[in-house]
Amino acid sequence: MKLTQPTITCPDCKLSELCLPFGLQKNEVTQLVDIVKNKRPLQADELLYGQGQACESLYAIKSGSFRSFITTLAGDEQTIGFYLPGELMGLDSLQHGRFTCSTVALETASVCELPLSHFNELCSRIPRLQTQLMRILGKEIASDHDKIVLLGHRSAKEKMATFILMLSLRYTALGFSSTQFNLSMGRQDIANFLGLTVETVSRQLTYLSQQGVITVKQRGIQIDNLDLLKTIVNACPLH
Amino acid sequence: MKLTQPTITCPDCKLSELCLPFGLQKNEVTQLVDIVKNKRPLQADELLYGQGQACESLYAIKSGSFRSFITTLAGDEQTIGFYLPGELMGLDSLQHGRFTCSTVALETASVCELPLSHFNELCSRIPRLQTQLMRILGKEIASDHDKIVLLGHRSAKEKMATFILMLSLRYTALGFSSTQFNLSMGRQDIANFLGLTVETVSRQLTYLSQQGVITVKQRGIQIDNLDLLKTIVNACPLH
DNA sequence: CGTACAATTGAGAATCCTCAAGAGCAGTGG
DNA sequence: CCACTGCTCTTGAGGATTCTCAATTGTACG
Repeated sequence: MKLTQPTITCPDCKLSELCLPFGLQKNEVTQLVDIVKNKRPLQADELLYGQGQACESLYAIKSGSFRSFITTLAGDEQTIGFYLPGELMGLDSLQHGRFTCSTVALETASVCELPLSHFNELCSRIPRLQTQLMRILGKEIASDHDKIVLLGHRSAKEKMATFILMLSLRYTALGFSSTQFNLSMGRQDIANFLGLTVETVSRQLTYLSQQGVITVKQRGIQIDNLDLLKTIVNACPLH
Repeated sequence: MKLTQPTITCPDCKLSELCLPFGLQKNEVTQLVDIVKNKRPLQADELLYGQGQACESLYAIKSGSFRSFITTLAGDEQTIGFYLPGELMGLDSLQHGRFTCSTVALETASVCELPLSHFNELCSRIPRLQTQLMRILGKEIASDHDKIVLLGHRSAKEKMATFILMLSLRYTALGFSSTQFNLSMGRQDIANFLGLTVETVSRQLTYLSQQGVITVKQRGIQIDNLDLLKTIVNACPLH
């Protein structure tokens, strides 16, 4: 059953403090709202945009979550990252105007579409928006660096613990519980992202459960001993 | 012996097509030159900026090369990447105004310093400069994604081959030979970057030599069979 | 020429992967 | 209501790659 809900725009959106409108004045937000196109919601596994496509718009997440990945010449996929509400997707295309990765919805999700033609024009007219975009770009780069640290020379145990801790921190920033959340991605996606196999991910989750660090029920994760989790991570930068 | 050389500025710089001045008009380049501070050259192992420092400036490389790395809580380093002439360093600081990584010179090097206060002001006055900065930011993000692909679930052989191929492509873009170049970083730096140990890096180089793919003489690399190298890589996106 | 450091090479050990089978859960249809 | 199918996730055993430890060679620099 699907209800037709009133469309939420930036001034009413709880995510606006984490998203593009942050730091803007009221009339500036209004101008931003004017260029936002509201796409129909996406279903699980639905493609938002594909690697190689010309980029017409950037996308901000209103609800749900996404996975972005690169398909290599050999045909296999490498997951680049997961996106949560309030985050901006498509920034990798700013170089050449083409998406360098594909992005799919992990669950039912909705996004705000920002047509680049209008958005660029607006940025040049509103310095505060330009500044905020810069901050977001800097965050994207810093976050990619964290991923490089995560993937470089860490044990499966460290990777798994870091993955859970990072998600916990991101959910906390969104106002959700920091100790209990549901994974929107499957084990295979986690494994691919961390450069491991599904079996190893599963074993590490079991291991963390046995240590009393977390409780795992399918995709539900509960953190029982945050200090111990942080001790296992330890080697992570997490700015 | 050190000669005092005339300072090269953007209009005379061979790198300008790869750097910030790309796409700017003559008078705009002049304005950019006006805000560039020429730092004294750095020596090998000299720190350009440190993780956590407040970012006052961005830096473009005139000559030489750099290594940037993150120091984790546990105290160990993870190399994030290597920078070559024409590239812009410090972009990760745009989020909070603090560098999230440290950057050191790998050899004698010189940089153009761009004080952020002046640079931001100039960007808002010159739309073409703003656009070019965006392109560079997009490139940085896309390149970080390539690094994530490189580190995720690839064999030591693939990592090593990809590393050499990527460097070759970057040197080619700079106008240098694509088949013969000198590594400015040591084996330890390569190993740390690729998430391997020095021994494994050494063994993979030996292996690639035995296959007739490359010739290694200390830090000198010569590519003897580019097709075979690409076959070994294969799984790399390399946009 | 000798010292210090970087790089290579070898042997054994540990982690993670591969292959294989089984368990848990959701959806379908009789 | 329950078996049946398909999927994801878990668990086990053996094997391969990479790491660790150790020794040797090679190169740069005083």
